[in-house]
Amino acid sequence: MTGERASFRTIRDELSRRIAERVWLPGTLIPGEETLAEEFGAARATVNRALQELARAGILERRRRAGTRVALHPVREARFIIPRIRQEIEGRGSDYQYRLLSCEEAKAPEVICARLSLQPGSRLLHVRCLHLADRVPYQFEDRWINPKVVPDALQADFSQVGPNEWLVGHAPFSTAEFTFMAAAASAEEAGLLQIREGDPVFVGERITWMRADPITLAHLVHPSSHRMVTQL
Amino acid sequence: MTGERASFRTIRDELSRRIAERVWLPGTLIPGEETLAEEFGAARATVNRALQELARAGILERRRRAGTRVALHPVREARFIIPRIRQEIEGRGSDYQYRLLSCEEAKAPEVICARLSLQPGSRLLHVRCLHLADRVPYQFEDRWINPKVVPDALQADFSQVGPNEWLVGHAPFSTAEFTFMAAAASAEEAGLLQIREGDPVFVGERITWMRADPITLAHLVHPSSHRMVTQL
DNA sequence: GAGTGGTCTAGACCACTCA
DNA sequence: GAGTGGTCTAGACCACTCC
Repeated sequence: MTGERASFRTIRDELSRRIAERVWLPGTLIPGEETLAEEFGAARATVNRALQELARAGILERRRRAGTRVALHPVREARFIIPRIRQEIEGRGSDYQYRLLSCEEAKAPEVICARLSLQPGSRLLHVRCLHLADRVPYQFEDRWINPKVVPDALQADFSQVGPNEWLVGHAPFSTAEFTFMAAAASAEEAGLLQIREGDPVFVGERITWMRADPITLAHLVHPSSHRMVTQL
Repeated sequence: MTGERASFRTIRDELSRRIAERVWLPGTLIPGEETLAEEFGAARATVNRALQELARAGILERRRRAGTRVALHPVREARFIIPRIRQEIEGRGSDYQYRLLSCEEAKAPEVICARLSLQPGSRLLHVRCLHLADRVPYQFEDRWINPKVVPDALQADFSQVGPNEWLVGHAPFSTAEFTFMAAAASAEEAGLLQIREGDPVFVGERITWMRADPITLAHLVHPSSHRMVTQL
């Protein structure tokens, strides 16, 4: 016999059920931790953990003194795995291939410097490469790396290992920003992804920082067959 | 002076710093909870909470008996807020406008039934509407609602309140799936969003369930100026 | 001031897994 | 069998907020 003891999971799921089945309507003030602890025969800390999880999921709103309410406008959030391209492709049962297109230190365009909050005209490492799944172009990666933060990158050999994989092992990040958008393929992107210029592409942009220092900006372009899926 | 006492935040941030600054390299076995508790002068439960947060963030890997290691391939995940269209638009300081285009019960196309795991030919409520920001088209919403699960929807008046807002208050969901992609605008979408047919659009697709029953499928189309941003 | 949630402690037992 | 993390308890004090 397991799980008959009041655990924070049991409590969380039971409260979640009451909300889902509208026993407690949105806006309702639910009993305090002490009361619930008594009801479930558990310690207050256990009830607290259950309530905190539900609050973080956005279906409860908690305020000191005011108590805990069923969220009126549940701010639900979803998570998505930050994809590591090789795993993503191999995870779908496809073969992963990689092709380095170019790699050179260069003066970064103003747009790039601005996105990274760097002085205009900063010299960055510019890496362009292509990721393929079963020999079909899957993602075109256009990346700028800040050698001030990752000096080793200048000596790194990106001909076999992609910059993403390399960075994972050499430059941890503390903060990241992701942007997703749709765009029209440029002539270059179209050629590399084997689509037509102007065709829709799915673009992911990723900027990472170590503390306040920008590490890298990656511009990741997928053909429009790409799907980004996440569950809640 | 606040926060000098060992709190789970202090501990979490200090451990996070050690990992970020490569004091502990990926793969390293870090000290056990007991040891860390001693080091920080805290209770084991406090250290445990700090470690659990880092493990959930994907930068630590924990196994009973084996101990806690710095993740070799950090499976980092990002969260994004499931946008409520009105808040999204008003949050950017724009005025929100809403226009209902059509609302009728109809036999759903096979693709829709398949996506919802319903019998082909099921009758669903079909709602089409447009969301505008400062009078500029922001999102075209094409939604199918399952009246078997939400019978009230058939009587609902969607001329003032969008189906999303209505559903939030009337049909909680237990599971959701989100898909994001790029596509070319159809003639209808182009007309509504004031772009040209074939222009790239950013599409979000959202399916929600209550337990095993599909509630609704929403197809949300944005012009390519749209950005979906999330931070980590 | 008083009531609620937020957190910490010290101790305990359990579950899992490696040796 | 033994060592590690996972969880629970009972009690305590604190922080915030409403009155």
